[in-house]
Amino acid sequence: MNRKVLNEKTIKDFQIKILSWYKINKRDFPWRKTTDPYFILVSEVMLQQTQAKRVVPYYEKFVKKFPTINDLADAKNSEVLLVWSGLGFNNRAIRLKEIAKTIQLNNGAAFPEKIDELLALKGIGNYTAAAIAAFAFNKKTVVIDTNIRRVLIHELHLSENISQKLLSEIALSVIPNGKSRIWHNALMDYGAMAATARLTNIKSKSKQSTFKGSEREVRGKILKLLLDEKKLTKAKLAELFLHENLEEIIRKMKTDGLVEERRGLITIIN
DNA sequence: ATCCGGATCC
DNA sequence: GGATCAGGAT
Repeated sequence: MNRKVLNEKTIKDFQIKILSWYKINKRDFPWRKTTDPYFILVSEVMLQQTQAKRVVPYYEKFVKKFPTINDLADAKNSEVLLVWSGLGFNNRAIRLKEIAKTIQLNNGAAFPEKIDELLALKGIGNYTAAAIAAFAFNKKTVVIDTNIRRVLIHELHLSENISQKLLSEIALSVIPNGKSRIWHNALMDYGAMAATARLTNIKSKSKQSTFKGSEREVRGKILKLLLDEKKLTKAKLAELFLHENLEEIIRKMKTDGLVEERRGLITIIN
């Protein structure tokens, strides 16, 4: 059933190439100085679709303000959004807080270790669940982000159209025993610094529509304004933003749990 | 298949 | 200016 795709020598050479490169070139990030699953969770959610370098100051502010999962669970949404402000994809912040609340409620703040339990939390998908398993618990799990996918395709000469299933089998077959944590950090650094998207010409899987002039941009501005002003009437927003779809934009922000409306007053949910 | 921020790199 | 960025939910 599972035919072996790579021979032993190919695997060994690949491991040595990546790990020796990493020894010399590795990046130093604050979330690599800990194996506490709560801190790993915070970093991984922040890192979703966001350059690692840019996450660093946000991560440090965040864990200083919310040092434990209970601190985050008990925080107000507006406090969390304020620390998050500028990082983008703001519903990640709300989801992260909800995850903290769920863990606090269900497990008495005992952090779930099984992939299935992690996947059940809204805001944690395949990548983030695997990343927590690898970086917090050093589990031999298939971790594939945009960097690792590109490195595997480039270094092992795979097709860009390779199926998720086959890529996962290959990714699993090359993890050195007992070194899941360091291995996946090494692959990511190699992808981010050596086998970059530009150099390899391998296209990214996730694409985004133009941000400038988008409704997403308006959303961001509205939220930032609310963080300053605390509350605004819908009429005032209409006056400030003059957007034909303002109603729809606000509706989505409500659906995402960012804001609520009472008697024509828009506020951040607390 | 689309939507969700905003900065950073060329 | 455009592509990319440690993705996820619907």
